[in-house]
Amino acid sequence: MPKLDKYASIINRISQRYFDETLLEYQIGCGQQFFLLHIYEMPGISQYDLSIVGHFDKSTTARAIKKLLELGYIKKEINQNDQRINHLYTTELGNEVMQKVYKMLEDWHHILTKDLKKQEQQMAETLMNKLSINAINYIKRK
Amino acid sequence: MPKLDKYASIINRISQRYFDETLLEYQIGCGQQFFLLHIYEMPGISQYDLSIVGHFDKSTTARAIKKLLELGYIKKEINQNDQRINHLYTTELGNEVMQKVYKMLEDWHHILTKDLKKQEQQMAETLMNKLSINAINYIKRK
DNA sequence: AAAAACTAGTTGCATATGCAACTAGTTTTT
DNA sequence: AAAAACTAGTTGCATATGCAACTAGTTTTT
Repeated sequence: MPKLDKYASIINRISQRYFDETLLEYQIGCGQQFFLLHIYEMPGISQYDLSIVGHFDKSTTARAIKKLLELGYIKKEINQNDQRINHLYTTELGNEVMQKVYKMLEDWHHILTKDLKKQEQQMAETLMNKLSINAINYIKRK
Repeated sequence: MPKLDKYASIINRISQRYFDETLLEYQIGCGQQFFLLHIYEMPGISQYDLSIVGHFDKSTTARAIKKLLELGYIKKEINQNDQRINHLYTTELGNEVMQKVYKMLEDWHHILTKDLKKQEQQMAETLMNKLSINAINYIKRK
């Protein structure tokens, strides 16, 4: 019996634990990591677009952003032409934390792909991307 | 940049939503599905062993079992030689629900692997299994 | 045999997450 | 221009999950 979803569950849950543990000293949890990273890489992105990019509910995004703001890792600027939109940017402090986040993601990738050949890693990446897209398309179509 | 954990997160979250939606009429959520399945396939299994098999914290298992008991889908028998252990079994009602669970898992697998060749599905299965094992070994080693 | 160590399960607490309903802007219809 | 529709973000509520501390049995040490 296929167990793709089961594996996704295990990989996801254990990844979250690793992230939580590693980020503990910065007071952020696994839930904020994705958002900080994307704000860093796409300065000025809105909460709405973050939700789209990460396939998160906008309430999930809202709460992660709130926490990152409180910790002073990001700042927001309200769009002057459309006051509904927040543009988000990392602060200096946030940029520093991001370096640790990059290292964490790299380390975790090594742990996860231990004993896999380069080509297998690439294949895992490609296949899991396809599975994600299928899942996303299914949900969207509803 | 590799995104294996990101894909696992997406696949997992969307799978959960699919399971929640499909199982709504049986009043169980995505969190109980795994446990009902394994009790069905391994009659008499204990909560502790379920936790091990699924890599869940035993408190997570405890809560899922509690709900399945309340719904009358499983029953428990205390081990006569060791009163700490619950042996779990599905009820008739639980067996009926399991047929729906099997169908759901099959349907979801088809959705997830849409447009993938048999061989690619097999490869995804193998690679994700390896990633899971690496994650599990890492956590264990601590 | 009593004490110490261990084991299966429970409970309190915290975080991550999604859905539904809502608010305050903005854009499109009429 | 007013009403209707839409959009970005917020909030209340619910579930899934893990950790730490605990309880009640069981096994191992001394």
